[in-house]
Amino acid sequence: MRLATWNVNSVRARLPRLLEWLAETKPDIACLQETKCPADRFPAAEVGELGYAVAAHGDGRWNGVALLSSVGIDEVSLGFPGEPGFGGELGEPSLLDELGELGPPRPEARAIGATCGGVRVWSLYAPNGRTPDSPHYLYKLDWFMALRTAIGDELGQRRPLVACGDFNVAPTDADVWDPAAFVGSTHVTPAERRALAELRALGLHDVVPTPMKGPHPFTYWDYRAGMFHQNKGMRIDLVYAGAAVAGRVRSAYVDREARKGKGPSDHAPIVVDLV
DNA sequence: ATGCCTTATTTCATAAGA
Repeated sequence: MRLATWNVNSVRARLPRLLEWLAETKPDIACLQETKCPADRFPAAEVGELGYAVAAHGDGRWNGVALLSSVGIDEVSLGFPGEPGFGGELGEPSLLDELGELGPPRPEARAIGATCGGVRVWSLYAPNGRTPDSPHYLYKLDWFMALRTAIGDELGQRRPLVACGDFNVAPTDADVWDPAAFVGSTHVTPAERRALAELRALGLHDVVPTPMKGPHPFTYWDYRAGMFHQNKGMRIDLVYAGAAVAGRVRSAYVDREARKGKGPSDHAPIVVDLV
């Protein structure tokens, strides 16, 4: 079984590239992030022609996650139990607060789970955090804490599970092109790395993909200043597999070919082959 | 070579990304 994860940076803008890539790579399950469209605008018919069932979760202009599967897609969860939203007591007043309709902030579309081919699969898009002194950073850490609880509950049910996506954290200094360039930035702080470590402590294994070029399995390169062409990237897209799935991993690679050419996403897909 | 930012939207400007 072939599993993939890809931050597509708008599924509608990326549709030609996505369809081409699906037809060529033929993953059985694909986790997509940053679809940037509501579920009812997801190009389900186009993807469906390639044999995929779709589960999509979107909330408009930003965020958005989806799962494509040719091996079944059941028990779909839009978000996870206890998932926080941005706003309220953690940060700036939410829009609803400004309207005088106080209440807990609504979660953003950052997580979708489903059972596909006997595996509980999550497509995740962690909050960016912006800067370490931003309320968005506290929200990011809070989101990871809630994710740990939700994933822990599912692992406790002894389900084969894999959590894939854009975690917006580089696990180690080797996972950024120049650690000195990230001093004072999000994505590399001890607290963010601790959040990943706490996920791994649940029994999740970091399935590190093979880079197709160079020593680092980067998955993201900024669009600006020729960063991709200088291989100045980051490894922030991750595949965290429970023991049952990790034991089935035959190989994994970063498909940097998908980052080339006309109209690419700024992220490359990770492709994992399971026995 | 792979090529110097891109996306959606309240669009001729802005916010966000990381």
